Amino acid sequence: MSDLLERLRGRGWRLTSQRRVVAEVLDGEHVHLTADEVHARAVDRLPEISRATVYNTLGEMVTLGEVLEVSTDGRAKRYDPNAHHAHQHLICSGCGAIRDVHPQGDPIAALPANERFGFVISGAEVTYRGLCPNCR
Amino acid sequence: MSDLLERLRGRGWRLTSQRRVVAEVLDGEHVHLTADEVHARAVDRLPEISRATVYNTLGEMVTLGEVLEVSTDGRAKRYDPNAHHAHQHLICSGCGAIRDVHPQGDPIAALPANERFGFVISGAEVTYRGLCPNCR
DNA sequence: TATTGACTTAGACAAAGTCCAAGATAGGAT
DNA sequence: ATCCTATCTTGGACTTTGTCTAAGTCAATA
Repeated sequence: MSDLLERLRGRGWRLTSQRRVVAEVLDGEHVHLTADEVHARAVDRLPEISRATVYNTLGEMVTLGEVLEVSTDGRAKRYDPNAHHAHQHLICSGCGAIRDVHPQGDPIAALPANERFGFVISGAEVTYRGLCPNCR
Repeated sequence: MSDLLERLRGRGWRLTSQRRVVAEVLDGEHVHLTADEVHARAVDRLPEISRATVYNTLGEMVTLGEVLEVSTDGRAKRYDPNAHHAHQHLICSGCGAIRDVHPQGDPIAALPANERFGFVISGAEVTYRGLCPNCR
C-alpha cells in the first residue's frame, strides 16, 4: 500500500477501493493533475468510480494535509501529492507545463512586520512564470 | 478620463461607454473584484451592459498588461488594477480578505539557475496565507 | 456474520466562463 | 456633417468545474 494510503488509514479513513485508486493515480504520476484528469485515470482502473467520489476524496486529502491544491491558471485546480516536501511551482506560459522548484530562503521571512497588518502568517506560495525550452 | 483608459486608448482601443464603466469600477474601488462583481457594479451605471462584455473587457485589460488576474482560492478570478506597482498578496484563510503587500527582495533572484530547467523566467507571484486580526 | 455509520453513486444543480450570430456604434474617410 | 465599416456589444446557448442530495452499498468492528 502506498505511504499516502497508510497515513490516511492511520487517521481513521476507511480503505475503499475508490480511495485506493485515487491514491494510486496521484502516486503513480508525479505530475499535477486536475480532478477530472484524476477521474479519467481512475476510471481506467475502476470503471464505475464516480466524479463526486474523486472530488470528495481529493478534497479530503487536501484537508488532511496529504495533498496540496495548486491554482495555476484560474481554471481547474490541480493536485500535488508532494505535500511533505516544501517546494514552489514554475509554470510555462506557453504550454502550461508545471515543474516543482526549490527557491533559496524562506519567502515568509521577506515580509516585514509592518507589511503583515496584524495577520498571523501561515504559509506562502510562490508561482514562477516563464517559457520552457520548447516554447521559447 | 482615468489613466487606465488613456493608456488603453493609446493602444488603439475604441472608447466605448461599456469600457469606460468597467475602467471606472476598477479604478473606483481599490479592492480585488471578481468579474461578476465588476459586472454588478457596472450595471448600476449602465444597466444594459452584458456579462460577456465585462468578461471580454477585463480579459483584454489583462492581455494588455493594465490589470492583473489574481487566483486567490481556485474559484472566481479577481482583477487587480494596480498592475504598474509591483506587489504581492496576503489572503485571510478565514474570511478571504486580500491585502496588497510588498515583500523585501526579488523572489526571482531566489531561484537558482539549476532550478530553472532552461525556462526564461518572466515573473513571480507570491501569495501569503494567514489569519487576519478579525479571524484570529 | 450481523450491524451500522461512513462511503459511493447517478444525476440534478450551481457557478464561472466562453462562444456565436445578429445588431449597434466609434472614429476615420468623404 | 454624414457615411462606412471594422470593431464592439448583446442575449442566450453552451461548456467546464465543482457541489449537493437521496438512496443504496460496504468496511470494520463486535
